[in-house]
Amino acid sequence: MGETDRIVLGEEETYLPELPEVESVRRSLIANQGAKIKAIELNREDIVRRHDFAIDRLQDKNIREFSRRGKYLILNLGPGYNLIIHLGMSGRFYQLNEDSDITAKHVHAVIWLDNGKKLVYEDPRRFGGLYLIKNRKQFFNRMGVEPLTKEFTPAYLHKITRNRKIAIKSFLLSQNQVCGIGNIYADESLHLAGIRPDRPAGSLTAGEAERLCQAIKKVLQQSIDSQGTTFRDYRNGLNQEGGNQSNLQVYGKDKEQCPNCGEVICKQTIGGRGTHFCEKCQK
DNA sequence: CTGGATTCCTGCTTGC
DNA sequence: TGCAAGCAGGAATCCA
Repeated sequence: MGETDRIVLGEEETYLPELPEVESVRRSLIANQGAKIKAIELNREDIVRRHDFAIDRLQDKNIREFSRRGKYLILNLGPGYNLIIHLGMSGRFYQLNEDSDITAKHVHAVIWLDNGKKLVYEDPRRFGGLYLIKNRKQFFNRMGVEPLTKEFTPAYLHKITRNRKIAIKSFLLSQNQVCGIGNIYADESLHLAGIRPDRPAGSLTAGEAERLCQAIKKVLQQSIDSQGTTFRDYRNGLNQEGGNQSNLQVYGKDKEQCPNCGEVICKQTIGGRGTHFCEKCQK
């Protein structure tokens, strides 16, 4: 990436893999379905956050399917064997030709396949990790509804927010009600819906819940269609940048004008997270 | 159960 | 110029 790429991207350049980014990684690696794991190189034992079985058991397993739940990427390796990957703040998961040199500094694991590729996991900040999971359903049993499914409806969102005092933004980030939304798409969804991020979740009317539900779906789908948001570091599994940064309305745009009304976008800390919104068109 | 605070970690930014 | 300090941020964990 050249310097010109950096200049247009703004000051707050961070890689925040959320649902659209993980989905884009998943889609970009689909061609590796059916490949067999020849070997696994683990450079840090503690990057495996949970062992339901020894990592050696993955050898000779076929990757039956790449799937996703929330922000987690799932490699289904047959009954009782799942390699689940979370990218945390700064994680990347991508394929290389098996003979390509790896120059990255924080490569914690490499999965060698029998199709001439290897899958590389790196994560400088190590907020992410690998999970060796026997029972997928159990692993995800506390995770909220997938926002892009028909289960996530305006009525459902309205129902689960009743009597909740937590800020609606924090509610969206919590993962156990609705999953896959992180800081970027929480801010973008609330802006599109015209709702202040610090409103108590329980204060949303049925109409506001409907707007928010539809905004979440639109913002996430739009990003998937653009292959995710690349501020600086994000790449999909084929080392390609996403294009959704050009669709952002408020995230990372404090002190700039709201594209909707021209008011200056403000930034406040809500629930311990940097939050961008427009005080004029979000009520 | 709920909501708030704390913790983990590195790299970038800021300030002197 | 150089170095120390500050800070961001997902989610598990702890506490009241």
